[in-house]
Amino acid sequence: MLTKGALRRRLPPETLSRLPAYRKQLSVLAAEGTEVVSSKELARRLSISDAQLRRDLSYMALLGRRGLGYEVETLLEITTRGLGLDKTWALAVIGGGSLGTALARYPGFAKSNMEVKALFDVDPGKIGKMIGQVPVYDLARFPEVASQLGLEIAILTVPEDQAQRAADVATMAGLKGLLNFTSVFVSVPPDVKVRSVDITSELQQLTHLMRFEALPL
Amino acid sequence: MLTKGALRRRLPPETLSRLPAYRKQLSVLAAEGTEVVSSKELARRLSISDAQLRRDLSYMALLGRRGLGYEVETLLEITTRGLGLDKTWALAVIGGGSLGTALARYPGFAKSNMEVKALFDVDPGKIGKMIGQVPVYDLARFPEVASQLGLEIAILTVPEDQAQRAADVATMAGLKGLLNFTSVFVSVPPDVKVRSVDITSELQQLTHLMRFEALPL
DNA sequence: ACGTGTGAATTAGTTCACAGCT
DNA sequence: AGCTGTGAACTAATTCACACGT
Repeated sequence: MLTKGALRRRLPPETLSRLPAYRKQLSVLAAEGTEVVSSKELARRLSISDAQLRRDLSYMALLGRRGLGYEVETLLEITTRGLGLDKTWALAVIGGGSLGTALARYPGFAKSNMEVKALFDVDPGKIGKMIGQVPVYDLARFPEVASQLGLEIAILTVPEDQAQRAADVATMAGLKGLLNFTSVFVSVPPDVKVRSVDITSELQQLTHLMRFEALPL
Repeated sequence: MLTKGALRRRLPPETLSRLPAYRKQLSVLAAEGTEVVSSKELARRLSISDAQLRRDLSYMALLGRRGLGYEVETLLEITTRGLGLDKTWALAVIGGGSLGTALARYPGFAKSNMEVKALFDVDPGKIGKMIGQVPVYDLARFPEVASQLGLEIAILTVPEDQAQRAADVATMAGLKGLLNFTSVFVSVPPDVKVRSVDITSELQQLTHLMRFEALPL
């Protein structure tokens, strides 16, 4: 029985993609005052199978008690640590268009222990202003500001033809994580992790499903 | 040899998730004036293997010519139709917060043959105004406006506790597709398709990778 | 009896490697 | 020779089903 140790292996990608939902549901259970939950009940709330949930949890450690279930508090801690959320992460938004502005104001980051500390743009009309609580800096000052504020993750919301340049600026300044909202592929050194959110791609997949989901197989 | 027929089967989900990138790269090739491309060259530009690309394309039809390659124009047509983009889709944004506002102004939709026709909110201070080219309506008028404007897809950018209600309003009005930007699971009738974009979840997966990617396996 | 943790079986996705067409 | 399309092999993910601890 391992319990509560740090992760010893990385999680399979499909498991990782479900982990944020697990953590979220566990917060709900904790807020409701539930102390113990079975894989069956938690899986029901997540609309997945109990077997899948147990398999996913087993990648992290031996966490439950046979015959009883899982302790909500323990599971919440483990998933929080598994997602790296046991510290606050300092975010930068690069690109002060409407999407970048919206993200600078986005209230959802707090729950994930994330904080937007700075926004960068090249437009002199924006530099020096505040967007909500977030100061806007000249992109040319990225390296300096990044080290001052301890920036760790950059969110890219620049026009497509600026995406690679913005990624380069961020990685050159030592940031190791990018969340890319542009629909271009950015290349980065191997120790830098990128995840992409491509709104257009999601909508195109949706229109495929709307038109063809009735087909066989 | 089938060529150019409509899709006869739905695409495997993993293949579908890559299709928007294929189409995008094909547009680039077409714009460059390239008439024929090999799986090897197209795969290189997409950073995937040529075997995977050929396998994916084979789900759509027999599209290439042995010894030569694929005709760019044909492939572009097939992927466009495969994604359902051979018509313009009418979008509604529900929720006039900063994210909804940003999406109403988002210029990227045009390339995908999508157009935001209306934004809905419950705030009387916003109703009746314009956001860019997009008129803001009272959410109570959704059914009426939806049939007037022929709305087909709703983008949900409401607060979490309003997400299910917004989804209900959209599906009751006959819309068959939802793009959910909230981090709550919305349930819909089986003929309605939902895709979710969960910014928080993506960031959490990123922080996991940043912290644990160095581990074994 | 309850419910986890996990081998075994199954299903899905990817890569290999080559027959066959140009 | 060049390159597609696809069986066969392989790898990953999911589900089944049950031994075992509480």
